[in-house]
Amino acid sequence: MRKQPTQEDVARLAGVSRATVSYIVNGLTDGRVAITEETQQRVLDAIEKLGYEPHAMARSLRLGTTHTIGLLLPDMRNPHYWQIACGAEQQAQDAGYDLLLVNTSLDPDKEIHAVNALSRRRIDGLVLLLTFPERHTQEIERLADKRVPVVALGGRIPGVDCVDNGYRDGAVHVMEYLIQLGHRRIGLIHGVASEMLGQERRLIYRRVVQTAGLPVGADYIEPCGTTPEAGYLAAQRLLSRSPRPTALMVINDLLAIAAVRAAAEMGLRVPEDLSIASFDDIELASYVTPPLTTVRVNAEEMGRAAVRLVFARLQDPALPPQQIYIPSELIVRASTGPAPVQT
Amino acid sequence: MRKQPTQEDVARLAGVSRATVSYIVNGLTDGRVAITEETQQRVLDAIEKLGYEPHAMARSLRLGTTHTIGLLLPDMRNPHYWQIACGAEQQAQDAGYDLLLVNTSLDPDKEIHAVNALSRRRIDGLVLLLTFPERHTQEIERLADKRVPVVALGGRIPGVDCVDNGYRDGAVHVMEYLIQLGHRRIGLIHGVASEMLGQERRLIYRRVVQTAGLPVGADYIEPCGTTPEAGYLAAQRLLSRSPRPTALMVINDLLAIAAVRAAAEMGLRVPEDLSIASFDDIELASYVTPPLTTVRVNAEEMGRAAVRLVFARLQDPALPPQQIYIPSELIVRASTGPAPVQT
DNA sequence: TTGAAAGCGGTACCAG
DNA sequence: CTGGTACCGCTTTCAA
Repeated sequence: MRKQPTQEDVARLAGVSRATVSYIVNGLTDGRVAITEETQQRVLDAIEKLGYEPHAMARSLRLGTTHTIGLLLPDMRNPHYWQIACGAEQQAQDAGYDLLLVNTSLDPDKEIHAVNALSRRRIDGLVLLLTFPERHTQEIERLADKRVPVVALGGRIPGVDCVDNGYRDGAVHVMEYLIQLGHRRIGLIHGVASEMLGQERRLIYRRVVQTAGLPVGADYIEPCGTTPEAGYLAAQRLLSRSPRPTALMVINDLLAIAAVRAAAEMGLRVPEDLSIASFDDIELASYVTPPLTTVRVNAEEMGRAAVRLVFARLQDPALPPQQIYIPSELIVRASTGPAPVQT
Repeated sequence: MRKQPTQEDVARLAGVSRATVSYIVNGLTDGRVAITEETQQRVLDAIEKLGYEPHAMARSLRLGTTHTIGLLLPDMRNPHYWQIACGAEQQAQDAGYDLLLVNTSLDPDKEIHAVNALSRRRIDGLVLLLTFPERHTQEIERLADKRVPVVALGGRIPGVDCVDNGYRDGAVHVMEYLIQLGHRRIGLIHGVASEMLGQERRLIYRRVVQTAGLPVGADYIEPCGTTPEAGYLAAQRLLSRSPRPTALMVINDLLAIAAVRAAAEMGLRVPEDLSIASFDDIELASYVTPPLTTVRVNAEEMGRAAVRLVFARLQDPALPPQQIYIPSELIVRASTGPAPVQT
């Protein structure tokens, strides 16, 4: 890579000092420093001619700020996370910040590696959607100790700024809705990378099942991985139970789509024979067949809110721990219906 | 943000010089420089105690290399691009490089902004999946001029390293396959951000239609945006034509899923009344109802190949322009079938 | 109105 | 074996 032109080169070509170039590049010509119109033009020409571009790292080193915030996502294969990323990026861009996106692929080692890499880069703030929060309290404390604003997404870590969502309420609504439709045997497909993630939905599932006096037992809970493939297999297992569940609550739309397929291949019609409800309301949820009943949360807003929290803390590090709540909403579509008449 | 500990702090605490700390941190203790086991331990302890982390930017500034390569993606809402990103990230990680992901949201201004931002960061290499190549020859030339390895994904820019895919062949296969099934009126849903993108598929569509003597006319070509919503509406328009097409080639799976929905809502069964074939083979393609007939290309491999090209050029800038071809494969599933008997 | 110079945090050469 | 020190490119006082 050929050496890029530096401020020095520009200064020499324009016949001025480096300081002058810096002033002009940073637009200080109006405010503090006054520079001849003519000098300014000469410098601008030189910049143009050389194709000079300021060296962001050198600048950061001097200024002590990178204008970058990091976003740690657990799984790029789930559209739900992209929506979060989109929102975060948008909010960051609006403030002139860059977003450094890191995908940890649900791998705890990569997660640690990523947090360290980001820390070494001295990013100005960090938004975390951790897969294995329990393994990372150390990291987080170290970051917090360095006064790097950290925001946790979709989870609650004590003493840390959080963006929480209404999936707990959503789970309650789903369950109540299914019960109201007459379903008694409701299964849960719990496809997550770590027991912690999405556990609130499992807990609520359990509680509602007990409260309503439905058939209990881990029998109707099917843990699995995070891919459609895993969801497909889990649905197969769950639907082979006897008596078979008449409704399924699935941890997210991605797996729900796979569950629909599993049902179809077993000769079950959705929603006539089997109701399926899930979470996220990804863009495709309303376009697949049948359109999914799902719990929507404004994922982009989650991303935006997280970044806003980072900025807020950047501005006032002494702020008490903030908490933003993004409510959820049950969207009823065609994948759910009345429980089939008992055979 | 409290000042982080520096090399200097470590050196002071360990009672050694900064140079020594640097040696140890960089693991030069075995090779060039020799350092007492004891000194080493003292320094390591100091590092631990202070929570010292090397300042990546300062390091980059000195070394002139960032160990980062940039990846410019046009649209994070299309799973296809995520697969590419996953592959690229994996390959980069394996080589100890970080991937700086930038999403341009199909917006040409953002694209320019992003290329500049990356350039200012002095990233070591760049993988571009440009939406508006025609508007960026300048940028690319500027980058190339700076000897920053640039790899173009899914397009051919003369004199630049490229990773091309088999979507041209794939389009031919799709068309031949549909014709062989007896389809004569084949529509095209061409949902792209720029006329340039995916144009190879449109051209081939035209050519095959003419060669086979099928009903011609732009009537069966429906350009639209990149969202499922846009694909849905385009399908509605296309299926309202009279005579109605009996088969649809859709630019990607995301829109194909929406097209299936549009058909369903018009009372058309897929594949009995309407065949639909598309491109990408995203993960969900085999799980939606009906499973999609689609042209698969190994997207992760595209990402990996692109990053490999960057490394190759980093190693030998004088290399002649490289070209990697990722072949495609027609995956026949249930969304296509024999043409319906004419009414 | 412009320029000289002191760092920001590391690295690596050269001397001891 | 270890330390002193000259940069990397840029910002920003302070003087001229």
